[in-house]
Amino acid sequence: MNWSNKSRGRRGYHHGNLREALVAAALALIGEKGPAGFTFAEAARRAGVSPAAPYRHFRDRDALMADVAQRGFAQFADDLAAAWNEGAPDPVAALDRIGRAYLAFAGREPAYYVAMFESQLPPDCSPDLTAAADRAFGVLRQAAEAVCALLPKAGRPPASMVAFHLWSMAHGIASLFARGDSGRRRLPMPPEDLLEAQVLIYLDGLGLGRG
Amino acid sequence: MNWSNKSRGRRGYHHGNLREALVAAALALIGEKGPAGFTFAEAARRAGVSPAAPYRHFRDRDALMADVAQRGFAQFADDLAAAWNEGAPDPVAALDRIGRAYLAFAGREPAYYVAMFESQLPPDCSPDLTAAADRAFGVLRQAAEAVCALLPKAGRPPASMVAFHLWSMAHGIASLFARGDSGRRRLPMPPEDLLEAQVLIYLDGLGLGRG
DNA sequence: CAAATCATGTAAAAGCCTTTCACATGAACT
DNA sequence: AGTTCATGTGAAAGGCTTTTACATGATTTG
Repeated sequence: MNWSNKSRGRRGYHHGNLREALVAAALALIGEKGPAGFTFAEAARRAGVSPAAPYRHFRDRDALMADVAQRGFAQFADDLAAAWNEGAPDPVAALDRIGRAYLAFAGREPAYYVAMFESQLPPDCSPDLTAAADRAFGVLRQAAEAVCALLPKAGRPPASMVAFHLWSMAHGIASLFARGDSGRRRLPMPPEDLLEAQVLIYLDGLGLGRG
Repeated sequence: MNWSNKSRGRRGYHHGNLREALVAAALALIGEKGPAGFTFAEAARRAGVSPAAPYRHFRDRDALMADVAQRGFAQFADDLAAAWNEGAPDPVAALDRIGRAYLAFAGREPAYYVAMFESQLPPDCSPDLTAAADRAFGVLRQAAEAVCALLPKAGRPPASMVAFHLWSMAHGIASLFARGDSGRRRLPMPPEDLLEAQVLIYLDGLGLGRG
């Protein structure tokens, strides 16, 4: 194939890369005006095509939103996996990095975060979306397992439960306080510190003494 | 004043109670189709008035949404305060009730919950909304203070931080797992149990032995 | 290379939503 | 009874979504 026309933007009747351009426009619009402020028509306008063109690439507006959410989860999973870094040098330190990466993502990519968690898409919207979300959660689950493995086998809590706890703590803080857009509510401390303290207290409660 | 015409519904040209009818319709629509599925026009239709009528009671669609959110926070605050019940018989038991009340509200009133936390309204949208939200948070803060008071004064964590932690745990689970509408993601246990376990571990970490 | 085919974009149109404006209707007050 | 004010109506402008028939160009094929 000859991609020369695709790499240099529009060359004539055909856009050349409309799908990507629409995703980028959607992301920008969601970031600027929230998920409700994103419209198919304006994404098309920004890409320089007619309002009907997007329908060649996405079934409808929600399908584009789902695609954005899926890409968000994919990048999110990458970020979390990089932060985890195989749990080195130790699971607790790596978990702390995951928490920071979680909030950093929500702060840096509010558009993705909103599309992923607050766009009111049906949870089983597309298999790809589900897979991407599962991969992201898988990192938390992995971290939970490593942390649980530090505990004495007797009375060790189920790793899946710990994973859900970690997820809800991070998501709770991200959703309430750390969304980059407007930041929901004011906090007397950085959200990263709030989450770190919370996780440390929680780990203490699990039986992992501090340090 | 004579309210006979207001108590018995529409009597002619004037609706008699349009404001309340619009709020009720908005709540029903949000519950049925999510916050994006609610339209001013359909709320008017359900109330039996023209599409322009709502503008006599709300500046625009967002103003109605904010009103719904405010009522939601008011009822939410009442629920939480009732669950707290002055911290009787002891703060930990009362805190557990708050957690259940929190999730019960999110499950029972997904429309309110979504309007309150996911409708993308500017946080300082209206002073009444802010006041209602502050009152709800106040209950958590009160509970956090009572719990902290059980700890030895040395090394006692700031009650405000504990309050934020409690809020983020409850909101995280409610947002991810306990929203009545579609329930976001599946969970291998009831969200109430997940939250209770999380809070108990956290309190343990604070230094409050179980029981 | 020329013709057929396929993917991708356009124009136009129907239908719905939001919001505004001038006007109608009734209720409350004087 | 007459005025005034709050509340609802109808119509209209403008935007978004989605569909349909048609246009254009790239790709494939003989």
